[in-house]
Amino acid sequence: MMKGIYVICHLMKYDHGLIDAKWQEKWAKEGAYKTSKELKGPKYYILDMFPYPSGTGLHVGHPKGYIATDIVARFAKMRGASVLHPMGWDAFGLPAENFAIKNKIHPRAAVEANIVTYKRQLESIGFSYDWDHEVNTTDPDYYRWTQWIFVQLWKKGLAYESREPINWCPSCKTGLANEDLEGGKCERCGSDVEKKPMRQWVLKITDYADRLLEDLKLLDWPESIKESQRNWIGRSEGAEIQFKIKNDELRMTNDRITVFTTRPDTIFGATYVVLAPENEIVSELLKQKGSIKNESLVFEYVNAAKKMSEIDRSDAKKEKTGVNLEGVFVINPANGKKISVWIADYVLPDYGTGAVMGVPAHDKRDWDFARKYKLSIVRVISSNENKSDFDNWHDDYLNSGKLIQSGSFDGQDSLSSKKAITEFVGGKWVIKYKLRDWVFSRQRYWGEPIPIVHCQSCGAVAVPEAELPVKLPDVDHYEPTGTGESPLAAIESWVNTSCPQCGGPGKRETNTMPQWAGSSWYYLRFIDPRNTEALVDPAKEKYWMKVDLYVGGAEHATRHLIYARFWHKFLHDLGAVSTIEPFLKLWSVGLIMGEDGRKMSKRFGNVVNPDDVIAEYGADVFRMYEMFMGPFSDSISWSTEKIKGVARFLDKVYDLKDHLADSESPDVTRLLAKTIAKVTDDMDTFSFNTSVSAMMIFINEAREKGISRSSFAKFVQILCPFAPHLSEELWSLLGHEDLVVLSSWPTFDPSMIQNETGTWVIQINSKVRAQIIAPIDTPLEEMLEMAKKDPKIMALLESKEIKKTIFVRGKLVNFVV
RNA sequence: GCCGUCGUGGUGGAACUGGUAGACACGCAGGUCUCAAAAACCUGUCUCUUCACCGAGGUGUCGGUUCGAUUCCGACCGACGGCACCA
Repeated sequence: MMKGIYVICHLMKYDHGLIDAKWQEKWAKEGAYKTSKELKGPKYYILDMFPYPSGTGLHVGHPKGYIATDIVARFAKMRGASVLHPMGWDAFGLPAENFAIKNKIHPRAAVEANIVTYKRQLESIGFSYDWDHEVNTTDPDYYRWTQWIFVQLWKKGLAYESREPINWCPSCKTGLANEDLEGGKCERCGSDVEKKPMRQWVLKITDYADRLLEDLKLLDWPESIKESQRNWIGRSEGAEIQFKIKNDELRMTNDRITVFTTRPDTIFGATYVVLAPENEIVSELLKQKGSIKNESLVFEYVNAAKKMSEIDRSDAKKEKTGVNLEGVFVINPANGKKISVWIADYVLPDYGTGAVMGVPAHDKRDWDFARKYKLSIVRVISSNENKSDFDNWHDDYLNSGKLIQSGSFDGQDSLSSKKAITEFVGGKWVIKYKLRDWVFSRQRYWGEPIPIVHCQSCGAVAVPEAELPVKLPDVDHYEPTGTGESPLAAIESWVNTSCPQCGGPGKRETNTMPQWAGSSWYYLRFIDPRNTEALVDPAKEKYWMKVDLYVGGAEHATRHLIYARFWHKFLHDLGAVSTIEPFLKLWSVGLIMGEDGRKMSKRFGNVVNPDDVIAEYGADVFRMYEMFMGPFSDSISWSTEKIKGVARFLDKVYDLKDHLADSESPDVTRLLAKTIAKVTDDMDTFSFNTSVSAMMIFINEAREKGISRSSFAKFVQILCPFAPHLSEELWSLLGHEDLVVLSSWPTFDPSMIQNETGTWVIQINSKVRAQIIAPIDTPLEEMLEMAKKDPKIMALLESKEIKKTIFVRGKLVNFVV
C-alpha cells in the first residue's frame, strides 16, 4: 500500500498555517506589541535570557521559556499593565567564533545569518516581542557601553592586571574564569584545564562577595539557584592567627606566618604549620641561602606543585605529600611550643592565607598528613572514643566538646571558646570567601576589545570615554594564536596608537572580553536601546527596573546570574541605576529532553525542530503542548504521541464555534468562572500545565452541556495567552473588530466560584462510607441529622456508640465509633 | 563528606492552608462509523478478591503525631543539582 496517501488525513481540523500567518501579519501591521512610551501606570518588565544565535537554529527546547514569558506578557497586557518584553542576541563569544572558524566565514557574517534564522523561527511561534527594542551585543553601538562599564570599573580600581597563574584551556587557547570550569575541565570543550601564569585582566568581584551573598535574601528566586550561589560564594568565618618564625639569624621582612582556621578552639593541638608551595614566605626563605637546610628538595617540590594540573592537585583522595622546611620553626602562640613548618600541595595558595596550622587530632587532612610524616598528634577535645588509639580516624574527632590540654581553657566548651581563644593568641576574627576574582580577558578574536592602551611611560591607560567604542577590527585570521595574545595582535596598524594621556607611542590591549560581558547588563539596554548619550536614560531606567520576571536555564546560576548581579551593584554604586538588584523574580526553565530521554543533540539524532512541529500542528499546539508537558521547571522528554492531546483539544475549541447558543446551564457559567480564576492564579506560580488542564475540563463540559456566545468569548480571552493565533481567529469570528490580545482580561462574579451545594463525605472511623449532596452552609445539626438518616450509615452505626464527631464545613462528617 | 530539590498508575502528571489519592492528557482494551483503514466519537482503564455489588490494600521504606497524612515530624533508602584537600 502507498502509505503516503493515507498519511494525508491531517490531524488538525482548522487550517493553522493560514491562521498563524494571517494574525502574525496583522499584529505586525497594527503594532500590537509596541512598548508604551509613556512612563506611567503599572509596569511589567518580562525578560528571557537572550540566546546566542548558533548555526544550528532552535530546537524545541529553546523556546520553552520564551513561551512562558510570552504567556505572562500577554496576560499582563490584558490586565492593563505597560509591558516591556524584548528579545536580542548574545552574539559574542566562543560558540559563535568556533562556528565561524569551522565554516570558514567571518564571525560577523555567521552571526548575521544565524540571527535571520533565529528571528524567523521565533516569529513563527508568534511571540509578542517589541523588535524596536532588539539589541545585539556585537553591535558597536552596544559594546560601546560594555566598554564604558569596563572603564568605570578600571577607574574605581575594580579592574586590574595580574600575572598570577590562571586556568588555561589548551584547546580553546584562552584563559578562563573559575566560573568557566566544570569539574576542572573547560565547560565549553571538555579539555583538561592547565594552570598557566600569564598577564590577564581581572575584575574584583570579591569586593562584592558579602553583598552578593547578603542580598540573595531580597530575591524571589528558586531556592536551588540561591543555594548554588551561596555555595559558590562560600562564606566561612574563622580566625587569622600569627605564628612567629623562630630563627634569629633570619632577616625577614615578614617574620611570621599567618594561618586561617575555622577551628581556633583547637589551636593547643596545633603541632606543625603547613604553607602552600606558592606562599611568598617560601620563596623569601629560599632566597636567603642556608635558612632552609634542605633547599634543593623544597625547591623541587615547589616546582612540581606549580606544574600540576588543578584536577590532580585538588583530588582529595590523592595521598598527601609535603616537605619539611628543615631548620625553620614557628612558635604556637597558644602554648609557646616550637613546632615544625612544612610545605604541601594540599594547602591551596589562593584561599585563606595560603597557610594552615596542622591539628591532626581534629582534622582529617591534618591527620592523614601527620600519620604519614610521623608528626605528633595532640588531642585537645575530649572524645567518647577516648582510647589513646591514634591508629584510626573517627569522624567524631571533628565534633566540638570539652577542651582538654588547653591551658586555662581546660573544661570549657570548645565551640563557645572560639573567639576567646582567638583573642588569647592575638588573632583576628575574619570572614573568608571561596569566590575568586573574575578573570576577564580572553585571547580570542570574537569579543569586545578591552579599551586600554599600554604606554611605556604612563602604564595602562583607559581609552577616553568620548573615543569609545574601540571597534573590533577585521583580521585575516581569527583563529586563536595560543601565544597569550589574541589574533588582534597581528594587526599592527590597529595595535600601535598613541597614549591618550601623554600622546607618546602606545599599544592597544589585544585581549578581548569574555562572552559574559555583554550579557551582564543587556537588560538595561533593552529599556533604552538607541540612547547615544548614556547606557540607559535615568527616567526610563527608574520606571522599568527591576526586571519583574526573568526566565532562563538553571545552568546560569553561578555564571551569568552572579556576573550580572555584580555589575548591577557596581552600576548602582556609580549612581547609574536605581536598584541594588536587577532581577526580582526568577524562574528556571526545565530542559526538554529527546524522546529517548537523553539531552537533545545532533550526536544522538534526537533533535526535534520546532519548524517541523509548527508545520504539522501550528504554533498554538506547539506552545500549548510545551506548557502542558509538566511542571515548568522540570525537565521532561518530548513526546510525538502526547502532543496529539493538545491538538485534539484545540480542534474541539475550534469546532465549538459552530455550536454556540444564546444561553447555557448555570453549571457551565459557574465552571467558566472557576476556570478564569484557576488560569489567573496559575500565572503567578507558573503552573501552566494545570491552566491548560482546567481549560480542557471546561471545554469538555461546554461540549456536553452547551455554551453561550458570551461565555465562549470569555473563554477565547483566557485562551489567548496560550494559543494567540486561534484566539484571534475565533475572536474575530465572534464579530469583534479589535484584537483579543488588546482586550481586557475577563472578570467574573466571585460568588460564582463559591459552590452553593457540594458533595459532603460521610466517614465512619475516617473511612468514606457515604456521600450526600447538600448546601455548603448546612449547619452542623442538620447535617448530622441527614448523615444519620442515610441508609448505609444507619446500618453501620447500628448498635455502635459514637465517641466523637468531626465536622468540616462544606466537606465532611466523620463519626468515630 | 556538606548543602539544596525531589520520590504518586503502563506514561507525563493532578490534589487549595492535613479532609473522597490518581484530575487532565497520552497509551491500551472494547465499541460506533467504514468494504477496510486512518481520523473522529462513545465506554472502560491503581492493585487484589468478586460475574457484579461489597470489601481490602495503596503516594520510596520504617516509625510517630492526628478522628483523618501524598501533605506535618523523625530515621533510613534512592534520584537529580550545587560545593568540595576551601583549613
